[in-house]
Amino acid sequence: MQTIRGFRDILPKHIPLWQKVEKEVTHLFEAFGFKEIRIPILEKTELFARSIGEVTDIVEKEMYTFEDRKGDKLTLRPEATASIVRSYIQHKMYAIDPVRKFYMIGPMFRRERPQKGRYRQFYQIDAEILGVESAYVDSELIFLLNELFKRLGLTGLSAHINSLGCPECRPSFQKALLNFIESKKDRLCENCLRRMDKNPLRIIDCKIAGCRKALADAPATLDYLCNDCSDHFNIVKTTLEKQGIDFIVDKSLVRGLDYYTRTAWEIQTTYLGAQSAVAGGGRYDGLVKELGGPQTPAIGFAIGFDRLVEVMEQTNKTSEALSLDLFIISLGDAAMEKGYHWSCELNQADIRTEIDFRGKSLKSLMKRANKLGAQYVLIAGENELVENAIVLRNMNTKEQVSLAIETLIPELIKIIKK
RNA sequence: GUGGGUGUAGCUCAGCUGGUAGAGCACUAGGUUGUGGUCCUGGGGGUCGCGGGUUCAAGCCCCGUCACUCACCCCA
Repeated sequence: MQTIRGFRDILPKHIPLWQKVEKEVTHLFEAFGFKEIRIPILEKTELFARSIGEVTDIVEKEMYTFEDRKGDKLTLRPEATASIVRSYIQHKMYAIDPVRKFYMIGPMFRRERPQKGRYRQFYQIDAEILGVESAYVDSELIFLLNELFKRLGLTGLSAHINSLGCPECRPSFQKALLNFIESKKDRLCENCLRRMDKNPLRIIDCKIAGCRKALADAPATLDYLCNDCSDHFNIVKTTLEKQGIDFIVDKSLVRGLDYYTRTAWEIQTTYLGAQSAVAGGGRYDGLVKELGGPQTPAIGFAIGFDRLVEVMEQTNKTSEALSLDLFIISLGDAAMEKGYHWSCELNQADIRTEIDFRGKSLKSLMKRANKLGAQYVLIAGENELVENAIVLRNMNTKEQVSLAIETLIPELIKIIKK
């Protein structure tokens, strides 16, 4: 038996980094005014089809979709935004407070071919701001990402930003793009030709050398922005500049989900080969209305948790040294029973204590204490019990002292907590 | 979904032109009767991913399959 393809166990030795990230995220995001929201893993297929877009790769070929016993079409969530927006509308949150900031951490599912930094069950850290149209929240989110990565000690990251325009300016852009592509038709790959009527925006994101060359001076969304979009983008840029955040304006950055408008960005790393995006986000001013809510501007991003951890594992090599406050060695049945109670009491007092019940020799238990990184070792054998003098050994200094049973626990607490 | 690479002990790998498996690390037990991290000695562990085929004989050859991996693709 083994895990299914693209799914994996995250073993205890990797957990410290995951927890470190989770801690930093909750701390920082709360400071920025975000509230945690928890949403279902399963939703109606329709939700994702309508929000992400019928003709996107995610919806067309990557979702885990099935019918339940009653024949309802359900899908394992491939991303979080759609569900958060659904929740926002369902609970009429806009009526309570027009501005809402949410974050969540959890697994997403996409049936793609597994690769480094790409799993079929992967985790995302997601943040959304609903109800604010101002460009300041665009830069605020990028600033937030930058701050988080800084705190986590990440280096070698670059922020790529672009503006995708809005329903006002997109038609003229699409027209110009199609005209241009038409003229280069003979130099494009089959994929791009297929994209022409499905999702022409994606063509400028093609990685094939021939296409890139042919499209080197293709029209960019940036050149066709309406005044509002242009102003919006300028504020984002100048704000980031004033904050000293480096970014690259990337005209070819296109998001794979149809709901995006205006600002879009990606944080890329060089550590993960082809899976270079550790975080991505963008504005989606039309989605809330599209899903049945009132017209509500919104913006959000998602961080690839798995990728983030992988980059951290390569970047900061600091391995968390495992440690234990006290290891109890009990020799003989009587001592074992005593040791059991001591161990529980010390654990209650928040002292990391372990005891070995396997009845091993003193030598092998000393080895184990050493392996577990024990600061102190308590040695209790027949002699110690009879003489009422339990031995406490400091593993670093090798000093040993004797302690009386009656005052053992408070004494230990005093010594260890020092 | 497409293409390339890999799959031998828990881990990293070796195994020559086919003759039924090895190292280091890890684990474990000892090194005189109850004291660790170094050192020495011994020990346990492998249906050689799985299933077929060729052969007197396959870890080594062939086919299939599964998994991992890299790239395409896509995205976080």
